[in-house]
Amino acid sequence: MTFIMYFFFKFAQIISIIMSKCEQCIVREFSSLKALNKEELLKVASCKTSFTIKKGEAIFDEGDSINGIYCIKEGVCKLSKLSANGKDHIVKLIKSGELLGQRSMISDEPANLSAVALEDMEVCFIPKTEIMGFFDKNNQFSMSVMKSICGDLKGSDDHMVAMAQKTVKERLAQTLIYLEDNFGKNEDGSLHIQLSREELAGMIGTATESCIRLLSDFNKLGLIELTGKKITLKEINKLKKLAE
Amino acid sequence: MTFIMYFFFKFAQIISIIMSKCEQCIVREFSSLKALNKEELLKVASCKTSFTIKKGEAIFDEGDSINGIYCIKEGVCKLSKLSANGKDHIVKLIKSGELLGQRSMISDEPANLSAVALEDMEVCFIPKTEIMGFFDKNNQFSMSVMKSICGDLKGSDDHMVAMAQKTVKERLAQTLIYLEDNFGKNEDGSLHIQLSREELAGMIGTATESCIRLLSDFNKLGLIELTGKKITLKEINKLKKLAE
DNA sequence: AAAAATACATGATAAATGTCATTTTCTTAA
DNA sequence: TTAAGAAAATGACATTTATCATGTATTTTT
Repeated sequence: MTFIMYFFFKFAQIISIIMSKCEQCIVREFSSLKALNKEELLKVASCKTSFTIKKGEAIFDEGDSINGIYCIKEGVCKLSKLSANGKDHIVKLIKSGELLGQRSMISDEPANLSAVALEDMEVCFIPKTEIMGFFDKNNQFSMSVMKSICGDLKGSDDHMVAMAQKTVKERLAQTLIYLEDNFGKNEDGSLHIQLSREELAGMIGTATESCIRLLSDFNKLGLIELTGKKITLKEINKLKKLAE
Repeated sequence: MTFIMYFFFKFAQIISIIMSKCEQCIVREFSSLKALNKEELLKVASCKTSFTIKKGEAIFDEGDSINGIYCIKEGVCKLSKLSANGKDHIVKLIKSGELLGQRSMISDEPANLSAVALEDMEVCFIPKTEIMGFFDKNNQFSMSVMKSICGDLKGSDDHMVAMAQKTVKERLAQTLIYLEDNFGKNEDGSLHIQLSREELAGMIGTATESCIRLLSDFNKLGLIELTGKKITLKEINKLKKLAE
């Protein structure tokens, strides 16, 4: 009996995701999709596919051909690239409201980065043909996408300079602040985003052990507090100074 | 008398640059401007301004407001960003045929990077209003600009991972190969682009002394040859292996 | 051409970071 | 619930890289 109930519930859930209307999706307001009019949104709703991604699963991998863009409805994922030395470097984190895959779609190239869920996610996929149509007809949309990519480019250039010129300690401090600013904290004050030490190391571009050691130093200095996997920023101003 | 001749010559030169027609400019074929039709090119020609930049001079500085895009007709410049520690990090080199300032113009933000000539240059400036008009009417042009920025973004992400994950030695080897591949060599086989050791260090993100030391090592290993300021790559395959 | 300034080079040393080994703690699956 | 596995933490040490000092070569200015 509970078995049947379970399937009924699951089925209803899936249907509700598939049927969800883009015009009513709050998340749309946060991306270039806000430039689409009602009619266009109806078109999107009718051709999009929606799905859930579990923590740890990939939305796409480096090298995959992506024939459209993903709109993140819920959850956070990492965009990473495997480097020659076998380490996974996290280039960026993406949260709900943001789009994924524009670069690859526009360049008509395989994905340059992998996208892997850091939490359970809800994601919609909009096929390329649809988007290309909007590029043709809706100039505001094109401009918005362009601006968003330009923002990514600026972010990437800045990030690159930070990687090249800052010490590991500075980068760690900077990253911790970035995580709190952009992904918030839990009720207990700890960072909402849960990254493993290895992932955090992959974000600041250092060895896992170095990352752990520095976290430990920050902890001893009272800048942060470590409780199991959880990290709580205690002295934000001092961290900011450390990050320069 | 030679005085008068000089001014006459200089004047003729300036006029020739100002009057030059974009439709006949070979360089246009290498950028998004190739997507413009004859009529549009005539419009560009009539509103553009042309000028020369001497080696070491800036086209624009980090923080400047740029109200248009620059088309590089001749010469190479560096795009760099001042980091917190006071070092100038070279993000990218730009050569003739490429455009400059799109990011800033599209985002409607001050320049994120400084552009400084590495050689004497000839540059044309096309005002924003004109470009925005093309965005509205010529979809191929918009797409081309978008693709070019997407290419920059990919390059920047890749560069960032290299900065974060590779050693200084690997980065130096990689950069030397990049310089030869993209900017060619002189008749004597030495790299055409002349960077000071400080600039090269700023490109790979290291201290000038470290850069000099590694060049010296490469020299002793026979991978390169140093003749005064000139650098000649001798063992490209070994360098490629070093770069991983 | 000489003097001054700048760029290049190198040694000595310190500091930062990576690697390997080991222990401890936490998580997961049987 | 326990055993096995994974993640985190720490120590010892090697390697890389930065910094400071100083000398040499090269360019620029006078």
